Amino acid sequence: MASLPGIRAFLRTRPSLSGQRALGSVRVLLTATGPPRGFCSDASKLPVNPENQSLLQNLSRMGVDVNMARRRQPGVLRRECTNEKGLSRFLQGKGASLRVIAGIVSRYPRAITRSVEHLEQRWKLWRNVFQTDAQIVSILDRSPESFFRSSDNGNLEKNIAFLTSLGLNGKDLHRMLSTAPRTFSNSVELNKQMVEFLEDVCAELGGSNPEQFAKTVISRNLYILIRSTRRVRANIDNLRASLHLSDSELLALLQGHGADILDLSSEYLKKNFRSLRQKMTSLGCKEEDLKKLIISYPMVLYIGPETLNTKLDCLLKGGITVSQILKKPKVLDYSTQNIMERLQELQRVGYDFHKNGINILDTSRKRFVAKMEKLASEEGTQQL
DNA sequence: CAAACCGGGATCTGCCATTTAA
DNA sequence: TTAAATGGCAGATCCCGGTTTG
Repeated sequence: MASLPGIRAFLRTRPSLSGQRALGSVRVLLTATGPPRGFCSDASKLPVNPENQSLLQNLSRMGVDVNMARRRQPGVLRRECTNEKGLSRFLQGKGASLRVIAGIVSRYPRAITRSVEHLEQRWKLWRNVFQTDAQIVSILDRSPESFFRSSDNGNLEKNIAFLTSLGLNGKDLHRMLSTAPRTFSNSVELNKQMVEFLEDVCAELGGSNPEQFAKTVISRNLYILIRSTRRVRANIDNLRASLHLSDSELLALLQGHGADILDLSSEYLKKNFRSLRQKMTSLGCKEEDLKKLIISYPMVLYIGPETLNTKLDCLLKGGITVSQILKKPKVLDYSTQNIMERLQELQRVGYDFHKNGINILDTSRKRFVAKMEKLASEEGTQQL
């Protein structure tokens, strides 16, 4: 889950020192580490195919960042036969702008090796999940690799069938393909592995319906299928070990909000756990409190150490107690900024957390504002 | 009626390493 | 051997409002 708005695409351009020797780029004789034998015969074979000059020109005319393309998939630029024009026409036909197309090819050059028939077929498959071409275009713009990395349409078809067979509905599929499009270019075997892994976990924990379990976990966390089983397993094992969970506790956790944190990098999860434990201990919490906290609000482990500590300190400084936080950990959902603003406003009107609890911090802005207005007017009438 | 509970929605690529195919 | 295909990884929350409860 979650990541920041991805505007890091077109950055990062490094010179790449291949500026001028485009033509007949012979990169023989690089190694000082003397090749043992076959020096001559190897050297004679080394002149690799040069880059295809007319292709380069086409790409430039399309507005493609050739340097970027070269850096990413150099081999594509050496191909004799490519389909950049067909691709461009095809995507234009789907409503993609020239700018978008250029971006796509710059970031995933191999796109130009797909035939129009192939593209049409693949598009049709994607349209099984999306209602409009525009939606697909926006995803290609975001993540060209997801669409183009695999050339295996049969596999894509099988994936859709497989995911549907899990009981995921159209809405799930739609959300999955738009938020984690890579899932669909995974090999079905890989996806199956993950599903089987989840089923096994369920069975091991004494669950009675492994299929249902896998489906629940996946639809709760659509990123699961683009993670490795190794990572998910590590997270599950860690959770169990560090919280001393029984089988049934763990099973319940995973089927509930625990699923949300399964896709985290396992080192990160561990780090966050350590930091959280340290912080809570320093605040006088017992292991039992920690366990309850995580079980009732697993997303607490999603928050990085710094953010979390700042947030906690902020709440404590605002006159809220640890036990109140433990009872209502959802207040940690909100940004530190937001929490600070609210605490200030509440302080101004002399809001009593001991008397009223801290639920007021866990509401939408709209409701919070309404509440504040009401408090203000009540105060006014009382003073009259 | 307000307060509390609870679930859902946005969002997630771009790179590198390894294996497989030609 | 190169290029294609595929797997894996790091990165690191916040907010809203419908429904139930008291």
